[in-house]
Amino acid sequence: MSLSPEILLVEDEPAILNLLEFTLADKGFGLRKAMNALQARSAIDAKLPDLVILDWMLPGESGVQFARKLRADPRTRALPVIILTAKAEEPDKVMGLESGADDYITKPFSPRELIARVNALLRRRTPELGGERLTVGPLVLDTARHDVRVNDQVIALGAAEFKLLRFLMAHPERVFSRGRLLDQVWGDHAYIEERTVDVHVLRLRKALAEHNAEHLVQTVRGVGYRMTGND
Amino acid sequence: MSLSPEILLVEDEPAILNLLEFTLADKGFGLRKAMNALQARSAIDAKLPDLVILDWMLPGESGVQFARKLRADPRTRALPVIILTAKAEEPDKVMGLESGADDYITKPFSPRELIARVNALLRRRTPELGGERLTVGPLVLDTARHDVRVNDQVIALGAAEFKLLRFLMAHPERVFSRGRLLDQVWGDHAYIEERTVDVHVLRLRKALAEHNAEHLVQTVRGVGYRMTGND
DNA sequence: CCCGACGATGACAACGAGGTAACCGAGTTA
DNA sequence: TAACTCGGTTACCTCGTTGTCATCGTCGGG
Repeated sequence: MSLSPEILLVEDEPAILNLLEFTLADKGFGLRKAMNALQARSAIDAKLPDLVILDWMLPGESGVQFARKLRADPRTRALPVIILTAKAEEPDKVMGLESGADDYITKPFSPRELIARVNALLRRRTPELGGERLTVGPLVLDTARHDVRVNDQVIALGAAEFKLLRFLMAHPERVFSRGRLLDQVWGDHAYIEERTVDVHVLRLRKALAEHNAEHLVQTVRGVGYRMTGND
Repeated sequence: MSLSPEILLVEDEPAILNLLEFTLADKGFGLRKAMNALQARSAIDAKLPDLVILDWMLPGESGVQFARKLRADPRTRALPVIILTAKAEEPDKVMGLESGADDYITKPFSPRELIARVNALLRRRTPELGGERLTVGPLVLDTARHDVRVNDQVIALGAAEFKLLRFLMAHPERVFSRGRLLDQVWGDHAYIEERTVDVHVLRLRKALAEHNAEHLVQTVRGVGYRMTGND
């Protein structure tokens, strides 16, 4: 995938599809197309793309439903999804992680924005998927199984906590501000309060505490949070 | 964003302008205003803002034309631009292809959305916290981890002491007056007593003393303070 | 050796950052 | 449909940090 990542476009309006194609092909991405959820499904079954751009409104099964199904299937769980929403549709619903999407773009969009988000997402994913398995101190996160263990015991985590932990484990020994974490973990389109990060850190710590590993997530007052393997 | 980023608002409708102003000023942003492209141009020529919010429809030169010109000029190429559009205003394609904006907000917009997008854009622009490492004598300051060590032992410091130490370590063997330290460490708009520097030096020394490193911060009577690696 | 200026120090009150619990709304499951 | 889960928001509270001041100590020149 280092050369020409493959993107699956799921879009029923030919005009938009053309615009997407034109913009992305120009940047050297490999493209595949589907006009609805059914076609998309079989395209994915045939071969896993590196990223999916999905229209929110589709004939038949909606984009959101489809995205959720992708999240439910272990094979496609880690597949990055960008959702395309028309107008200012329902920004609230798409926001956060509820829709299962990693990012979204509102139509009308600019080519620059599209490219930027696609690249950001591919970049964001890559280092974390690197070895399929991240280890920090006693923690072992298996991206394939989508679980975290300490002493072979699985730690129960919500999706948000999991993503947060995965990001922190992918960049240990580094401080991240709440804002940076929002960008990297939630995606920079999520209108989320910075204080919400605190709450998720709290929940993450609670979960870790049950396995005496809460000290791995540290607070750096006035700056942000950090994951450490040592001290 | 430690210090009040400056935003240029380009909007001809007073009502919208007021709303923007009210919303952003409340969050502590520095604001400048322009009613049309001409005013905006001279405002930008005078001093580069950190971000521009630009109405799509403007009297005279349109927002998009203006945005394009900003992209063309090397000085303003990297300037983040958010375009304000009324909901059904324009066909997708024109918008997508012609403007070089970084983000869009459709009117009517929520204050939260506005703030979130502005913050996201400003955040994205600031570079990742560098992974540099400063060493002076036995002291090692790691900016990525955001901590200081001597013999691999972490030194507990408040945020102010940390910044002070970082500055001194970045310029070892040099004397700085209290005034200069206030400018460099606290920022030149802080209404802080010069004597306060003494107190922070004291606290810094106390923290260093626990690791027998207090001699690294020296007083130069009548002048200021200095950090040294030798002696 | 003494005095005056400058720096060190300890005390303190105000503030702000972060931890935490409770709440709400949406989605999922039984 | 009701119970439950999960994510995000909010309000409250606590504690550490911070800037200031008054006082004490000390250096250095006359």
